Amino acid sequence: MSESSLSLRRRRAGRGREEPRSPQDRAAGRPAARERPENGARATNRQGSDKRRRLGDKRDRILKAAVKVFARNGFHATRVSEVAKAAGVADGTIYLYFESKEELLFSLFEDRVGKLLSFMRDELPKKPDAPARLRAIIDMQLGLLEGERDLAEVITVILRQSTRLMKEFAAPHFNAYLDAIAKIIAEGQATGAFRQDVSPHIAARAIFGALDGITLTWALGRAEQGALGRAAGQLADVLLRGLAP
Amino acid sequence: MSESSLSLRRRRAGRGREEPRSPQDRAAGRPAARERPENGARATNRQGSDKRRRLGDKRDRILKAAVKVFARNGFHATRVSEVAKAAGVADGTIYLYFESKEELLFSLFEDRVGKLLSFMRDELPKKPDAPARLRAIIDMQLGLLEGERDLAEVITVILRQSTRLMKEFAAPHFNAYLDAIAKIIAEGQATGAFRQDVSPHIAARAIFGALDGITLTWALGRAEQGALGRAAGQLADVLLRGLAP
DNA sequence: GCAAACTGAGTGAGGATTCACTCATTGAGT
DNA sequence: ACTCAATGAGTGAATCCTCACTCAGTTTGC
Repeated sequence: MSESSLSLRRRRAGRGREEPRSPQDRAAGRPAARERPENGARATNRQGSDKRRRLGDKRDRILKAAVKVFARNGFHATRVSEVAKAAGVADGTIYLYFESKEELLFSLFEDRVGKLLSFMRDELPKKPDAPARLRAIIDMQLGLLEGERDLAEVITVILRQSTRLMKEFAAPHFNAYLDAIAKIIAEGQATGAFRQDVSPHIAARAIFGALDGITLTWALGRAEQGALGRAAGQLADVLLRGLAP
Repeated sequence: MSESSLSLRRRRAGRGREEPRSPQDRAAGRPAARERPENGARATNRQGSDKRRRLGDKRDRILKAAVKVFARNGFHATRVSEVAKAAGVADGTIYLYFESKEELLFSLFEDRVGKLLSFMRDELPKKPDAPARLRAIIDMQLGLLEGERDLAEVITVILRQSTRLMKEFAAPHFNAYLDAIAKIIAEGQATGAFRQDVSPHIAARAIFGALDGITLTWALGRAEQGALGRAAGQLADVLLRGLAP
């Protein structure tokens, strides 16, 4: 059924639309564009912002939906169409905001983990000494994930499902984080707060791993409220005592 | 070796093919049943056995190749044909020994982790008290992987790439392992060797996570010889001190 | 010469991505 | 104020490519 095959300018012959869709079904079907209560933060913006907001809004909805769906099904088992459905947009819309399914996971990670890291950069310097900082890191990492089970699952499990993401993108952040912890340990050793006979790097990896392991089992398990907070306290107690000179 | 109890028999693995297979089900006739090398009593290795050995050898060659390729590319990015090529066999041959790509990962896991678990079951009871047992677990887990970087990567990273494998198969072993650690902690608390104010479960998760984290960064990083052994000693020192009453 | 083991080109399911098309908005022209 | 062309976000069915898996045929072992 050729239809109007004069439009072969594209690489591939046009998708043949057999029937001229009913002109009306669309309007009724998806008024999606309009709506969204949205934060009143943008109060001062005038009408022009409507479109702008709507636009930014979609991206956010897609990200939120992606966290949920990825957490439930894993990265590979998740169909882009599922994310689209969960976000209330069309499949194609996702590609207006993200290059690919992988880049979606990528953005998710950057978006959320970026927040965690910058928060940490802001808060840590306020702590007086190495032990306090170490405790703060533990509290932060576990505290921020408490109540965000989906996100926790994405970070601990899903992230590792994309080898490329893991190796190309996450590794640097990951190492930066490890280095930050190692630096705290080294600092503590310099001031005599921590024992000298452990490698800061090894300790950092072990601490990170412990946090990750606790988060993982919490996320995969029943994820009781408060459990992470309790765990954080205990872990910090044991570690600080173990690291004491 | 493994294979003894492939409890989770999976039929349709990857691409679901609905087609009503022929009456003669594969399971029965599968030559795969053909035992593995069972090499050991290979004393009288004469010429005739050359082929024979090659034959039994295949399964093992495939497993070894799979560890390597999975570690390099990840589970999903690995093509079955790559594994076949690395093993020096045809694509189809893999299906004589394994039901599906997933079952290949599955077998890999069972094969290797089975060793760790049984070793543990044999060795742990020989240790006198809880602290010694805890140290033994740490030494074992890290010691087993030292020098087996690919395997380490498969266990720590790749395993999590198959959501199903993770949930259906690994979880039980995983929990059994955690419980074993938790039991040691509880034991130590009962005998007064460990402080009372930490939850054995949380401690177990943290310890496992620490081991996992060390292994992970070691595997993804430069994987220096001896590093894991050193790490094991330090981790044990810190933990035992931290857990002391 | 037969069966078991092996091979590898071919099959087809599946799913990410594309792109021709819709239509609410915008704003220029009258 | 009122067309009406232009715009481009949004849509989703169609496309096309990638593999996991199959099986007809070949080789090897006895």
